[in-house]
Amino acid sequence: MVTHLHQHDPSCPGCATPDVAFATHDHAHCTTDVLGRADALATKRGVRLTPVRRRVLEILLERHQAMGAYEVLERLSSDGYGNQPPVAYRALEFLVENGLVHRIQRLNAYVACMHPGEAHAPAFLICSTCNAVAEAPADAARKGLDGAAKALGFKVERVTIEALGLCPACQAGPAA
Amino acid sequence: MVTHLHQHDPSCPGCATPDVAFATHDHAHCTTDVLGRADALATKRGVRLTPVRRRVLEILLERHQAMGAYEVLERLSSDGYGNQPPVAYRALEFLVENGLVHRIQRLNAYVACMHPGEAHAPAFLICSTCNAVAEAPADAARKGLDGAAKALGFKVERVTIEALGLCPACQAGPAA
DNA sequence: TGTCTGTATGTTATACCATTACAAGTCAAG
DNA sequence: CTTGACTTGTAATGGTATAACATACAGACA
Repeated sequence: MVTHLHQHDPSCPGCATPDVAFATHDHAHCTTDVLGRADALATKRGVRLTPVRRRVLEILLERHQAMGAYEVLERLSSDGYGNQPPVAYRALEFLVENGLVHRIQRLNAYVACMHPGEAHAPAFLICSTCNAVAEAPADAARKGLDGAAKALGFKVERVTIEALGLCPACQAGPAA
Repeated sequence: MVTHLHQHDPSCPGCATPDVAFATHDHAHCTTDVLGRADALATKRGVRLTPVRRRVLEILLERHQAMGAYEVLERLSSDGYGNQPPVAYRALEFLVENGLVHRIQRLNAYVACMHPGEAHAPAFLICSTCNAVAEAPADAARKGLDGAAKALGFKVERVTIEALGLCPACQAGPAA
């Protein structure tokens, strides 16, 4: 069993909790669960999770880290898919639009969403040592921002909240 | 007098208030004030606000909008400075490090800080119509994020909070 | 004053990130 | 079996950022 970083929620030994990335967990379960939910979502919405798209999601699911589009592309082309940037960018765009992947602005990179289907607009916690990315609930932060924006008469449409710092493991002892 | 976007604070007809970008104001005052404070800051810290660096700050101060590095570079080179990317990037890096310029992740672009010297870690409000960028107090939002991060054992070092939306003027009637 | 040293700038080349435009294939509805 | 919408392949290009190295300049100090 591949153990990765995961959390304390007793009901889920693998996934579906806010901080999957930062605690040891059954990563295989984690992956198949998300993939299954992605299939279900696509069917429900009448969009097609085609082989390329599904493969990109799988690739991103291998690690709780953000990957650049070209890194994804390399993997794709070694799997026999096209090797031009649009192949990767189109799949990523589809996945982002459908809430299956998040884009990390700070890194110009992409990470699989751990809670597809659940309406959410998370904040991202990016470990500057091991590069793990976790999703954190951002309701409180958003609320604070909304207040400030309202005071200035600004109408918020989309928000990006990203924190750079150290994950629990790397605080203890920086990863190799 | 160049009037731009500015705000309601009665004590300052030009600058030094959180939402300078979104209200009509005496922009010349705004510029010279920040530039003066930048000089003072550099002296105080023993760093050099050299001609290139100062010029980059001036260029960014011309508008309350984010500018790309290459746009800055063009202006620089037409002023007789070097015309290779590192010239612009180095100056921008210096200004960012010294809190005189902020980088807007979402736009891969840079904007002059309106409150240099004041310790602050603002959120940015980016108008998707007119591209104006305002700094908003982010204390509340940060507090919310800190809570979420703490719950996951994540140690926050730097935070990016950026909102895309509509500034007051563009809500009324989209700019030309 | 002259030399040394650290910092800043100039310049070349290249890496990395992303999109436009168009051609060709796939699939399901009619 | 053809149409039309969508998806993928491919070439070319545009936009953002940095590495590496050479040169110039400013201040410390003999």
